[in-house]
Amino acid sequence: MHNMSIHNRGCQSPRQPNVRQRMHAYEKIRTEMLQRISQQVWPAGSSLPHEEQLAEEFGVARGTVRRAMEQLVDQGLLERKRKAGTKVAARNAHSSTLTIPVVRREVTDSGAEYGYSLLSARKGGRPLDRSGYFAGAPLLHICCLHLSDGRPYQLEDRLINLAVVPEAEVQDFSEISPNEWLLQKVPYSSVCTTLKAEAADAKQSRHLQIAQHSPVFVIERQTRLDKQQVTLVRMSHPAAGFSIITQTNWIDIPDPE
Amino acid sequence: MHNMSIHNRGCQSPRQPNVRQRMHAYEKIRTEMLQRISQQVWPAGSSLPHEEQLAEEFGVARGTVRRAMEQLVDQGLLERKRKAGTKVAARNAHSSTLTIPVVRREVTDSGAEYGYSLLSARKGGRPLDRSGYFAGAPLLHICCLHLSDGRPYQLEDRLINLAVVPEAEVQDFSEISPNEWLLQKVPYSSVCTTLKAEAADAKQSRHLQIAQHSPVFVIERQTRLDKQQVTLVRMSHPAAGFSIITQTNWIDIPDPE
DNA sequence: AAGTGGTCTAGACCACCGC
DNA sequence: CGGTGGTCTAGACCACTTG
Repeated sequence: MHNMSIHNRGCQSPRQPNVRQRMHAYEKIRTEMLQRISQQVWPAGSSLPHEEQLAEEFGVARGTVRRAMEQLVDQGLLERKRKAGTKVAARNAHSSTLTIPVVRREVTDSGAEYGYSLLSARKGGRPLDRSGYFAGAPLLHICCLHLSDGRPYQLEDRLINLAVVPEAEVQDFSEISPNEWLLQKVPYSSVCTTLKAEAADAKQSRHLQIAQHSPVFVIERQTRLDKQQVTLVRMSHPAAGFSIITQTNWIDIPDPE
Repeated sequence: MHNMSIHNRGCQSPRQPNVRQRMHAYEKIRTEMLQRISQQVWPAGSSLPHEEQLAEEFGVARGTVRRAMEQLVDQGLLERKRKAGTKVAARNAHSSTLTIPVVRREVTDSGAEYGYSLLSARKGGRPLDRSGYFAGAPLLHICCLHLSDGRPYQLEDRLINLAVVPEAEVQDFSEISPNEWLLQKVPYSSVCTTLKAEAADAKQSRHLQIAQHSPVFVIERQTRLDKQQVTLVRMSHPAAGFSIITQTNWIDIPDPE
């Protein structure tokens, strides 16, 4: 019922066919409210009854109707203010949850065979194309390639802050990718992700085996712990055959009886 | 390169500088637990104390500690099972919330002046490059261009199902874009968004004023209401100067005193 | 079977903010 | 000021699932 990426991250309601799952009160209420919004019984901008009124209507405690409403607020469908009450929000954006899994999983989940190859690892790299990020910290610069069924899938170009992650210096990245190693080993408190399209430069075209200037899909990610940069990575995919898909279902699909 | 959509998650409290905001019990507890996870007091894979134990430790009711934990579960940092207890999740993905606002807002929020121009609107278009979607429903096919400070910003290529949205047939789209009109007028129950990079075709290069085959960032979106397709849209941006940014802050930044 | 998380209640009190 | 949503409690009962 929540937003999910297609790749993994199972929706928490795995439905058994022919099994009517018990629906909790707050789920029933949330679904009912969702329907009233969709069918414009409560049109955009209109006010809803108070919590107490709804609690009485649905025959539950106030806390239960609150729980249903909270989720709708999180989805951006309702707006609440203390004295003003609850209104149906005017939509001015599409929101969904983006999930970018470990590359290996991404590949294997698609049914392909995963391959990995370390291209280079050396100390003392400079921040890729920006400056000031790592404030003179000792850096490890790693380049590696992820393969799907033997074909280049993703080029990973990464800087690791050895002041924060000293273990990285002695870690052997010829078998495990820094992508996977870091995600599991190193904690972080803040992540900034950038998605963009670019024309392939020489390095990208060579390793991804595509024509120069052909489009690549780039995911850049900065990871911080407290106020220190942990790592900065650029992941480039050949545009052909790569996309990110997110799906959002506001309303649960009822089982065909 | 100013265009972007930003969204953060996990730190929904806008802080006033120099104003120590009252922190609720569940916020304090959530922050404390976040710190223990970040600092590996509770390392990945380890088990946490039971709810009752934590409630006692923090001096609150069980429901309050539950509320804090629920948010951490939503963020994918904790995993809970009934008899097994609560464990720190092994991270195998980066999640964040992606927000794609109405184009006009996206442009004006970046400080630029918004412009709009309708290119074509005609009945009876066919599904863009796929088939079977609209099942023979009457369609309206609209092309339009969004401008930022007079420069082409986004090409919008859209099909609208007139069986679901009959008002669209008589709506004048020369002043308001279908993007904006639909989002505010028409309810939907399910959205599927695809992000990808492509090489510009003739139409894209002409309207976006970029060289053919140069990279474009494409956002495709299918919107359904119940089981009917409402609209299918392809939004193409010149890759240079367009990106999508998401930021996730697990831990609130404490105010400098 | 027992222990854990999950739901729900009934009520108290608080804090914000529109009237 | 008063009404609304927001927080918190203490406790009951349920349902899952693992040891």
